Amino acid sequence: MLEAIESQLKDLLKKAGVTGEVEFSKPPKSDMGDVAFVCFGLGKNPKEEAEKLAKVLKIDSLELIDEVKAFGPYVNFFFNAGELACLTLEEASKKEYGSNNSGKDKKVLIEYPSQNTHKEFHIGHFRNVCIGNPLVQFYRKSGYKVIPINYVNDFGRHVVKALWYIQKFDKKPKGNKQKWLGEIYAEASKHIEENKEEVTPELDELQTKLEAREPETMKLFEETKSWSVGGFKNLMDELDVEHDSIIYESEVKDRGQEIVDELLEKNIAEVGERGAIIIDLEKYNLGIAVLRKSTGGGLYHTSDLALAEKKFKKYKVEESINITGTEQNHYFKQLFKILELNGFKHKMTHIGYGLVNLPSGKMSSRAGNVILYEDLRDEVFASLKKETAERHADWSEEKINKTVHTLTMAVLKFTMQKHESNKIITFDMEEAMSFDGYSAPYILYATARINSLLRKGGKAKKINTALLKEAEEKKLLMLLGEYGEVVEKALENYNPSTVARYCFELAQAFNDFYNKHSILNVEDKDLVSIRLALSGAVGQVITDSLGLLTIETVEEM
RNA sequence: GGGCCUGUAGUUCAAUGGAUAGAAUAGAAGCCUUCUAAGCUUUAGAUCGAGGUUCGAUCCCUCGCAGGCCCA
Repeated sequence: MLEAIESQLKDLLKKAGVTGEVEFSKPPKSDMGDVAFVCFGLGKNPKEEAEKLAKVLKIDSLELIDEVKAFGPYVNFFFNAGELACLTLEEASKKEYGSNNSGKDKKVLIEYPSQNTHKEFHIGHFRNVCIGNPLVQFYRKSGYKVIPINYVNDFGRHVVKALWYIQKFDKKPKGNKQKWLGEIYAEASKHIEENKEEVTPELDELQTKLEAREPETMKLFEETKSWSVGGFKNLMDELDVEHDSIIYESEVKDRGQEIVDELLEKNIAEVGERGAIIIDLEKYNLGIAVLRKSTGGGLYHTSDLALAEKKFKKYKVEESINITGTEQNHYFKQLFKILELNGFKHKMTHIGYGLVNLPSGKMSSRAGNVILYEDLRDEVFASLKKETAERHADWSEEKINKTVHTLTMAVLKFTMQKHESNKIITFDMEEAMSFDGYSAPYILYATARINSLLRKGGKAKKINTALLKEAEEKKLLMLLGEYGEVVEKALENYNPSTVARYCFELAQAFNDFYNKHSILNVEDKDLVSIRLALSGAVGQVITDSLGLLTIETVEEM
């Protein structure tokens, strides 16, 4: 609800003697009113209180409220559509509509998707980006300065596996080298898993060479790493991720080892049974964290300790957020506890999102059923292109490709964003390819219709909001008024699906309006104007909210 | 064994203690000489189980059951 409206209602209630916290809700059906005041806090019998209150409220002086009615323990307000439009439309047409200032002068860092070099970029990584992108936008919309960074692990066992396999079987890259390398990694994993005993010594040997920075190994390492890095750069551009910088694991590893030494000196860490450096976190119900292998080698924690330090030193942010799969929830609880024990005072937040499973089960390189982002993209593109070409025989190849590209990105992102982020999703190719219902094309179709109307109807001239009277128009106005709260809620819960749902609801309400009432073909030209203005505002808010999901709209489809 | 997450129409998901539990999809029946039918209307269909707290529980607590993830 818009602030201007809320303050009017609060004022009204205050004059009627309602004190304390005021709670509003949305009536279940629009014929029951537009906003409900909840009377449970008022007295012993909320039903009676509601009836009493409904009689006492002085609405005559208020343009906004046509009627007040008690429904059980609620007092419901019926708004005047014209006045509602007057308050809403101008506001909603502003560019900064929906934004707030809660993050003024604050700076946060968001780390995602933090993939590994030498590995594939599959639809799980893609989900990470689809959650990280909106988060960056939510913070910005709330006035924060945001620094997106990427932390890339370029120096672990996974690298050894890929390099060993390339050397052993003399593999040569073809096509997209980043993608090829990922596929090679998957093959290598599978092969190594199946021949574990024979190949482990060879892998260990190569790891030693790599860690000792033996020239020939380093040459292959650098070359292959550059393929990943280059490919990832292109992917991040394609997905609208604007990393301020990339930190590589190899850059922070040594400092991590120093921190482990400090922890030992301070007696926070100890030497475990088999010579590894550990921290016993049983007291905090977090088990035991291993900071260094008995061989002296580092582990994830080793580097992450240094990464945390670097983030705050280098970027001077108030909070650091990182996004990974929920399977790492425990790991990050441990990490944050260790940092706390070491006197680290900065705010760290970990956001876990659920796995992307397939109808056949978990994705696994070993089982060879991983869906790569690029493959999915190409498949969706082809399917949408066929559909679009059939609908628009008169379009040029260029126009088709441009439109289909936007549609493809919208479909892919929305598929990942429509569900709550901490839930495991089952990715169903058929469902992703069906462009009906709760999907990006549904929403983009509504905006394409609006664009078409605006093209034909031209700019609205005379605005007479009093002409808006229909229930469908009111519904749209009410929804437009919710945008700011939707943005706040989405940020509060780190949940892009809140915004995704809102876009859909708005599109749904517009389609309903569009089907029941004519916008351009009515006698009264002033009514045409005001309906165009309403449509324009809806289009603008849908476009802006989709923008938060880094989804673009199309002019026509 | 311990910790965390999840359980809602046939299916995929909403609903942060409040009204008659909402959508989408699949099913059934309709709507294009009218602003884009990737659309709209109608219809049928659900809270894992047992207790507890509360005026009121899908939501909070306890104990089960089922699935997932993580840690020894």
